[in-house]
Formats: sequence, C-alpha cells, structure tokens
Amino acid sequence: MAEEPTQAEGLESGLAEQMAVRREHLESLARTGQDPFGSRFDRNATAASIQADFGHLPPDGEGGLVRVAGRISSRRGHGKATFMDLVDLSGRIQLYLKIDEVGEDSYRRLDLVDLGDLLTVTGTVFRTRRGELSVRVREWAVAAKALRPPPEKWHGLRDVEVRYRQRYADLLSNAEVRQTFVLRSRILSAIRQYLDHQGFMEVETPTMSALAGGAAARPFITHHNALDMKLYLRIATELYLKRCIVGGLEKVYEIGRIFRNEGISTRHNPEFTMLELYEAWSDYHGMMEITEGILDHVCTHVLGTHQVEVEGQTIDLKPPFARRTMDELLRQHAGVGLNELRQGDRARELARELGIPLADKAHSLAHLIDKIFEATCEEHLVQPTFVLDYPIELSPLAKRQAEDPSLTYRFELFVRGSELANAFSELNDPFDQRERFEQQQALKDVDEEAHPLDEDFLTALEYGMPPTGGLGIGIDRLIMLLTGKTTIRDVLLFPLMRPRVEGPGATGPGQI
RNA sequence: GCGCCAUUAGCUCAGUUGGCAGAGCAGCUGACUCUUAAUCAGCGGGUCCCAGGUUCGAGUCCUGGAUGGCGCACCA
Repeated sequence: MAEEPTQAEGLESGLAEQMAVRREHLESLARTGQDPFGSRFDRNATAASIQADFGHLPPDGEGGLVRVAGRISSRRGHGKATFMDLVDLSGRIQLYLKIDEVGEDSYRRLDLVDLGDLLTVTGTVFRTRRGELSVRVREWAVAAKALRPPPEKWHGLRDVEVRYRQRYADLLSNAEVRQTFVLRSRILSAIRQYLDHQGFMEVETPTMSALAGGAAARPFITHHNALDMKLYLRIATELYLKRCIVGGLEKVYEIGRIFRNEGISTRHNPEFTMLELYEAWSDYHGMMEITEGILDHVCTHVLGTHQVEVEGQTIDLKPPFARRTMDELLRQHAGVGLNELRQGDRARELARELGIPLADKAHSLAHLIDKIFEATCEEHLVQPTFVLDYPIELSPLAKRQAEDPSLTYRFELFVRGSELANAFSELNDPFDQRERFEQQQALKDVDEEAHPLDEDFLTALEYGMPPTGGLGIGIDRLIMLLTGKTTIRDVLLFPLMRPRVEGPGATGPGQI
C-alpha cells in the first residue's frame, strides 16, 4: 500500500483519483480476507419494515436483531463512532457503529467503505438521542464495492441527458425516480388483475410480420436472413387480436410493445407500450365501461385517490366520464359541423383560416378533419371526456353506424387535451372491410400511412367474427398521467437516445 | 426535418465590460464515541463540448459541428 499519496496520484483528475482510492480500498479489503463482491445475504428486514416493526420503540428501548442490506448514501464519522445512511428500495435507515460494539479491527475497516458501496449489516434496532430509529451494528460487510463515486448526495443526478443514458445512476441516486417505476409496475399489475377478473385472457401476438397494419403509422423494417424476406415491426396488435376473436377466444388482451418509425418528442418514443383488448358480443359502449373500470380500479387500488395533479391541474378520474360527440364539439369550438366540413374545399379553407401548419404533402379529408379537431377542440378536453362518433374517413377498421353511414361507432378518451384511449365497435363485415381497405389503397399517393390491404385478415373475417368491442390504451401516457410526469422519457426506463460518438470530448456510457 | 436555448471539477452550479478558472458536495490529510446536507483545520482536482476565426488577450465575441432540452412538423 502506498505510504503517502504519490506524485502521479496528485496529478490525476478528480474522477481518476477517486476511482484509484476506491480500488485501493478494495484491495485492502481483500487483504483482510473480505470478498469485496460477496454472495447471498438473507435479509430479515428492510428500511421500511424496520420503521413499521419498531416505530413504537420507546426512547430507551432496544429492538430485536435485524439483517438489512443496501447502498451507503451518506456518512458522518465522529472518531470512534460513525453514522451511515443505508438505502434500499423501501427507503432509508440509519446505521450506528461504535468502536466498543463492533470491535477495533472491524471499526478500522470502515475506512475502506466509500459512499455508494453496498453493505450487509446485522444489528439491533434502537432510537438515537435525537429520536431516530437506527440499527446498532454488530457485524457488517461490503457486499459489493462501488468503484465509481455516486452522484451528488443532496441534489442527486440532475443532468437529464445522463439520467436517460445512464438510468442506473439516475435510479440509484434519485429515490423518487425509483418510486415512479415501482408505481408503473403496480399500475400494470392492477390492469392485468382487473382484466383477468373480468374474464379476459392475456395473449401474445407477433411483433414481426410481413404486413404492418391496425393503425396509421410508418413502420420499422427489418430482414429475416433464412427466409430472405422483409419484415415489419408491428405498429398495432389489432389485426391479430381480432383473428383471436374470430377463433373464438372471446375476450383477449395484449399489453405489448409497439414500434412506430416517427419523430421523438416529450410524448413520443419509437417503441411504446399499448394495451389492446377485444371482447366478443360487446361494442364501443361496453368499451367505455371497461375504460372507466380500468381507471377506477387503478385509482382505487394503486393510487388510493381519483384526483391526480399534473402541472398544477387537478384531474378527476372518478367515473362516469363526460360523453360528447365529435360533431357537437366541432360545432361548439370550430363553429362548423362535420357535414359542412365534408363539402368541397371547406375543410381545407378552415384549416387555412385557423392557421394550421400543413406539411408539404397533400392532405386527405380525414386528416384535415382530424387537424381541425385537434386545433380547436382538444385543448378544451381537460377532464376525462369520451369523444364519440368519429367520421368513417378516420376509422377504416370501425363499424359503420346504422343510422348514419358516414359515422362509425368509435370513441377516443381525452384527458388534458391528449388522447388516452381509442375504441370502437369492430367492423366485422368482410365486404365493407374490403372496401375500406381499397379506399385506403387509393389514398396511398397522398397518405403514406394509409392502411395496407391484409388479405389474410379479410379471410379471417369471412369465417365470421362476432360483433366485438375493441379498445386501445396508451400505457406510457396513462402512466404519465397517473404519476404526474410531462415527459414520456420519465416513465420509460431506457428511452431511445442517439448513440454518443466516440472520440475526444465524448461522454459515452461508462464515462460519467 | 425547422426554430429557440443549453454544455464550466466526479456531481450540483456560479463566472461581471473580453483581463490569472470559482463555490458547495464528493475526494485526500488530521481532530472528534448520538450525528443526520454532522462539525472543525488543511490539501489536491479543469481539453470551460469539439474545430476554426476575431483580438495583445476568449469560459465570455463570431462561424461551423456534436449532443441534449423545449417548441413546431409527423404521430399515439
């Protein structure tokens, strides 16, 4: 071991110096016979369980023996006594180590512990003079040595780029980030629990296929070597799930990853998670009930409240939600109904009047109506609102209304001006479906996202699909709403980032 | 794809009019047996994102680039 800091060390940069110190500590630890990367440790307590089990311990009381493990986040040495904070997923617990109690050798070895190290600890629970529940350590060991210093202990890791690129550093230094992902997991469990109780079965359909249908979006393209064929990553699960309904599975759902080759924004990641469910013998009214049921269940069993706060707005998720037709909303906020928009160039004119920026490509009527709705109505839909009766041009897979063939039995659920769910009574008439596909083919020149014609899906419909309700919920946006986040990247563990170019100045992964 | 903004120590951030690169945390040395953003004394640590340019002199001004954030477009 170096007696004094060498010249070389003195010249090293901050990080290299700190890593060198940690490496020396690791080696010294190994020399004392301790494995700096230990093995299994059977815990009988967590930070939170200690609070729960010994919360009523009197000031002079001494609780039972606990075995806890976690990361050292803070340390306050006092010569022959030391306090440390140990953090696990459940929370934080203070450790108290005194030279008289752990023994001199063990206490000296504490010099080899650095912030960020993972420790296993055995000791009794007591209350400090200041009243804080703590563990009086009898034995301790380094279970894994941290060779890199953790981010700043008080502010945590703030640099958003590093947070997303090195999420592990974000997670280990920001407890609230850990809690967001715990909550996401619980919400997904609750959704599955609710649907399973309603008699739905979870299925898995192909992520790759020769045709990307079920939505209007540009797909990712990949290639299968053995078959030497082009494959698309799915943009929706819809068409496969409906094949399941044809096959008699009656009530199916899939919570799956969807891939869309589109731009990236605070609300868009190239891959995202979508819940789609289909119920035979139901319709879009049934889907409204299920949508309300899912949200009610999650609010009740996960959040414990129906009020969520996002950017200072309070959203009330207590069902039933408002129900408004698209035509009604357009008349109210744009001053023009659907029928009028369909006439001549009215939609295009209005879009221009509203100053809607239109891309260079030509726009289908459906697209223009959608844009006008977006520009005039969406901002008013803050509290949960089902928007009903979408025009047929926007909905090539939805059932046509018997009373008005220009409309479909479809709704979208809006919250805070953005779409959270989309559902319709599924089109089960193979003749109508073929016509709609053909109309989409005609749009191909103006709309590159027009729906492809799926012959096998038509074949399935020809075997007979029962009247069916179908529903899609964007899970990431739901999680954003329920966790109060305004960026999709805050609810995705590993959002897509452009790779760092290697070279001088590059701060790629592993170079924090 | 377009516009605006950001990038300074391991981390969180200051940096004036263009004039020697700063603080807190973390690290190192020492003191301290109930602290909790522990405290006290001392020390080290910089490709100021990269490449050019202007200037006696650039973290600071100009041009180009990289990455990111926000907004727009596309979309869910």
